[in-house]
Amino acid sequence: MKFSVKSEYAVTAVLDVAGHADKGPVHVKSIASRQSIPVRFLEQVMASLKKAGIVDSIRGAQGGYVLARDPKTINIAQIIEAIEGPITPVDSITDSAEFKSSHVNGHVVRDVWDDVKRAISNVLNGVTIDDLIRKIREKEVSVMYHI
Amino acid sequence: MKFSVKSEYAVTAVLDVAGHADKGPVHVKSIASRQSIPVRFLEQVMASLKKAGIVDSIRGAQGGYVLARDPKTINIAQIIEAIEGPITPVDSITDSAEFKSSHVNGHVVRDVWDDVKRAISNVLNGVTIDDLIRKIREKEVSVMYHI
DNA sequence: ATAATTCCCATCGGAATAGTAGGAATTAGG
DNA sequence: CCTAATTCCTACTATTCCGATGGGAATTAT
Repeated sequence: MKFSVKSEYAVTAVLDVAGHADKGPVHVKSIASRQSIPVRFLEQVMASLKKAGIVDSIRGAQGGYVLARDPKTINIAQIIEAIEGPITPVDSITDSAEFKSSHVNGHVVRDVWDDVKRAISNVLNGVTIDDLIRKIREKEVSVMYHI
Repeated sequence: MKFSVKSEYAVTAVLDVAGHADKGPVHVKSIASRQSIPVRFLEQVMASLKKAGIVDSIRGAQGGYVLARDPKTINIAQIIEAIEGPITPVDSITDSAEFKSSHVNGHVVRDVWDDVKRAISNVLNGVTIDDLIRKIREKEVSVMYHI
């Protein structure tokens, strides 16, 4: 029951891009070094994010990545689904046709998975990139005062 | 983001054992055939369930498995954790010590995973084997009327 | 003794994960 | 127009996990 690290990289990367939006397109290399992610691997992550319409790319020298949309409209569920595909708690054996029709208890089990799925989706859909950026800024400020 | 089918087998098996509690110990073979689970594979599942104290085994001829506790005290979270270990949405890179201390945004990301974990746990802890058995009985009755 | 069962350990093929690699395409800046 | 910086595309690889199978030992009712 895990998301892959790719998902974590993806969220982190989007956050990084969002956090540096002012200074023009952000290149993979700088994201990678700031967030300690293997460059070539991050490239692939960014490609997925682009395909999903979460970031836009600018090619060539001085190119890089930019958020494709308002951070308020990008939530974590979208990012994770861009990387891992649809969120389904199990590849249920109970999805097979015969099974569905016959086994009563297969059905109640699947209902549980559905509840889990809904719970996860609720959390992930409820958190936007904008939310996280704000939280980060708050923390940064409190760290500054701390120093 | 998936539970393994092993988890599904496990829940189904426990349900099966619970549903046949009256007729003495239930053997793996009969669970397997009723629920269409590979016998040898189910053996392993049952072993994990036993180790977790969810079922008890009776060895030898006419042996089999029995619930170790009241179905009201067995919830789905326990079963899944018996099979997959603790529920953690990601093996977070942000768990490494240096990362924790430095990266502010690693922290907010981990907070999201924590929320997800809590949401999943809430659902899974809230459903007992007894709950599911009742639901199954209800459905069976309504099916009977239907015929 | 025998047959039925759980138990233990090893193995296996295939898929997914995490990452590496090479080089083509694009573009800003000189 | 050349060059350096960048994304893009495609393939490869090593390791781990998943679902499953197999052999045979230990236990026990009959």
